[in-house]
Amino acid sequence: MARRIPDKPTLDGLEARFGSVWEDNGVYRFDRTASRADVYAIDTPPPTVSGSLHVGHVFSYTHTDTIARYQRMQGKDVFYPMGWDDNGLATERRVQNYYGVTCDPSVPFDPSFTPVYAGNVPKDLRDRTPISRKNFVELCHTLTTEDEKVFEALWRRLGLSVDWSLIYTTIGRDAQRISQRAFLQNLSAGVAYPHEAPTLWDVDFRSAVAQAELVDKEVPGAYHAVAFHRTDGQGDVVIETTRPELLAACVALVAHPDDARFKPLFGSTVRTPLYDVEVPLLPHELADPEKGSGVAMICTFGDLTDVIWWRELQLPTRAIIGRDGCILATPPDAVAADGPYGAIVGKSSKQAQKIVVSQLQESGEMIGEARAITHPVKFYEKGDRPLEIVTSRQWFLRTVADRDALLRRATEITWHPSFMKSRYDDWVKGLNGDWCISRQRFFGVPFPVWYAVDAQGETDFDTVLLPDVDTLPIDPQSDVPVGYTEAQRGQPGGFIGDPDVMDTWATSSLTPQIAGHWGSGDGLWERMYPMDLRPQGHDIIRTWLFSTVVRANAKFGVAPWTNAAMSGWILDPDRKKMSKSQGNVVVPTDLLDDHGSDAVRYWASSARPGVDTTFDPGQMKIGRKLAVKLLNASRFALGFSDTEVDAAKISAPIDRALVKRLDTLVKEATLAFEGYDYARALERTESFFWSFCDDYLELAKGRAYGGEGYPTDATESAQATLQLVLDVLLRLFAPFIPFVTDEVWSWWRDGSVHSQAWPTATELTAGHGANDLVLSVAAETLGVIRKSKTEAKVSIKAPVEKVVATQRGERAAALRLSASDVADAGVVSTLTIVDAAEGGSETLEVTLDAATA
RNA sequence: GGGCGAUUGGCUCAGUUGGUAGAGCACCGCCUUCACACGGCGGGGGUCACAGGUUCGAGUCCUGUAUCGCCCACCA
Repeated sequence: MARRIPDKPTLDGLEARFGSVWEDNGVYRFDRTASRADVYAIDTPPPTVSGSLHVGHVFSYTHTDTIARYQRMQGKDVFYPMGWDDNGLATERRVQNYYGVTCDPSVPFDPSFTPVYAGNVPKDLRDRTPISRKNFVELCHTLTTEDEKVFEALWRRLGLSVDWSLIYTTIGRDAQRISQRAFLQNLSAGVAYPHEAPTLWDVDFRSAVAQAELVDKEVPGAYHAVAFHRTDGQGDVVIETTRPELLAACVALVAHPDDARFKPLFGSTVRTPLYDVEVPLLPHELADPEKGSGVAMICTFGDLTDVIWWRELQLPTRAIIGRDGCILATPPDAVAADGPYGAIVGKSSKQAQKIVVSQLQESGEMIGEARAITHPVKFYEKGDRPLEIVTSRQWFLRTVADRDALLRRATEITWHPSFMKSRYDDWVKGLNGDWCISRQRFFGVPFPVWYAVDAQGETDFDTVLLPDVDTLPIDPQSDVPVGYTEAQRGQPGGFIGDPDVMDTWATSSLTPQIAGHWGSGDGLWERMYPMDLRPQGHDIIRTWLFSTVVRANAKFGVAPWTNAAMSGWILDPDRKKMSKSQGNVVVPTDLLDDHGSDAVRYWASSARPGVDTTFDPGQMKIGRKLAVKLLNASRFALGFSDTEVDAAKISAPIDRALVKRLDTLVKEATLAFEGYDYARALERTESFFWSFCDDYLELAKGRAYGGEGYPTDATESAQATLQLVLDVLLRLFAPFIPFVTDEVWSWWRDGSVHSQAWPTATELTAGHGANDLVLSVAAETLGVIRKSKTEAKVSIKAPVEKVVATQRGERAAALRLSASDVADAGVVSTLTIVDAAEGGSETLEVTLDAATA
């Protein structure tokens, strides 16, 4: 094709232009007819649309995109979808704040409801308007749809090579159907089961939470020394507790089996202070003789250790905390309703603690004052108050019993970087309960389950009514089980729907199934599963990665992917993780405005896989510089001839030496990419490119122009080399800086650079057997000449009268092969090359022209 | 308490089987150069956290220590 090389190449407008060119030409379209062997499938992390995209997203998604582009150029049909995680609590909270509403399932649906506010809710608006569940869910859909448009625009601008026709959402019908289908299969396989058990519970959200969602927070507390009375009348046993308000829930005391102080007392009983309930003193290895007084009280339930003790020592249950976090109106059987308990009924834990402490002080059963401490307490990661443990009926997925298989799955995955595997292993080895997947929330995937209601109007949880798979997704709150009518809902002899929704990870753990249309019969699934790559942050190994492996193991008995690549975090210059709460967030669109997409991608691509990286605008400036340099160098390399020059014409020794180096570069970059080390591939390519510009271009310039004294074949050799090298370099750079490379490609080639084949050795045979020294000696010699001029404070173009190069054997020979290029580039009148004596020193004497020196 | 990383010039980082320390930024000097002033050329600057060990030779391998970060456990 005829070349169209701009006089003043520019980066301006490339993002918008190529964004639509790529879309219109379907450059990144997935070919659904490809066989599995030809497919490279990526399990893209669906970003949470209730938040905003930040620099960390730009960073890690760029990493994945470089891999996708490399694989595509290697001839793979790349399955690269995008998903939006719009399911779950995060969205509910955003909707509440954005519209100033709250979901109240008792409010009837209002078909004409329109929200008063939209993102402009007054700060002092305390009372959120209660609306029906259906209205609330509609608002969730409305807002996420808007948010998703913004996200897609940013990704397109960043140049992610995703196939946008493969979009999915985690609240969409497909995701619901697949979540429910997977659940029903897990249920029939015995992997999913309902269980009434002590469960971690957030009292504000009034929902169960999973082990993976826990965070520790340091909070102030206090040790209270409390006296229990021995039933043998031999005095008291003093325990120390941070939660005296749970005294009424006490079911035993416990000490270490080897603790001499308490050994004689094991098996005896004591009476609780205030409530006078008889409880045993028992041995258990988890009790720590060093802690407090060495003896602890077991309550149902103060913490997870209590649950272990309760289970292993087979203790009774005396629950006193309700789902709202307040003390239950009815005390446990052993505790008198009309005693001290009455004073704490309906109080929060905090309020109850104050009351109990003053009661204990009054009764004289508290020893001394409370001793203030700070200690770590478990919170739901999104919660504001400490978790309680309450007994409730929840759905679980089996994990603990599958521990060995889950560990084996991890060995089937190649981890990048490899040490990240130990985080997964540690987590799996430390599992202490099955995965609780039910949540008492609204905007999520409902459990596709109804229960029969017996003749007395009581729910019969043992009679589970399930839908037909073909009818999924269903909502048990509005859909009716087969054989019943809506009128029977909640009626004696009728049915009732399971009120819970699934944990967001119960859906996210199925991203391969959702993206791959599992169970749809459209043939996609068989072409992409198990997938090739899961890219994600290392902070969600215990959640997303783990849960995805659980689902794959349960249903398919395989690892869901062959590779897992962990990206690091972005740190601000003070080495803190960048986050909204730190107030140090940089808005990605500003970044792209300021530096351009290629420059930002360059910064991201420069970071080693899995390494936390400092946010560094300076690195983006370098990326910008690289892109501009590529434009100008390309303009130069393509400017000599309007026609394609045959690579077979590459004959000059220095040209062949350059091609040989390029061959080495291609091998290194390919090897690096095969090991998922995009950063190394970029670094090597970039390093080659700069020396190509600084040395080779200068050396070959005169010859390429076809100046006097150059034979035609020498000039053609230079022109052919420039074109070949540019052709290969554009392809090597394409995964990193897709806009500028495609711009240059469009000047002289048809199609997109992103549809081209990754370079191989077979294109670079001109370099075979070339003498590397020719290029390196020439560059060194030119360097010495330049230095002489710099020291003489003259222009780089100043003429040189003569250069006498005394070099040893091979180097002298190499220099002779590039003498005219060196003389031309250095503006040297006479270049004399002398063979140094055996063992003699090598010198370079530069004599500047008398007129300039 | 257990595990995993990191520690290299002022800053941000490379350094793949052990072979005389590298880049960019910043700094200094020079050059309006016919691809590029969003430029080019050149220069100064590091006892590779510390202490031992293996080796002819260690930034690189081994042991230990310190500091920083992350994950997990503990939570009376």
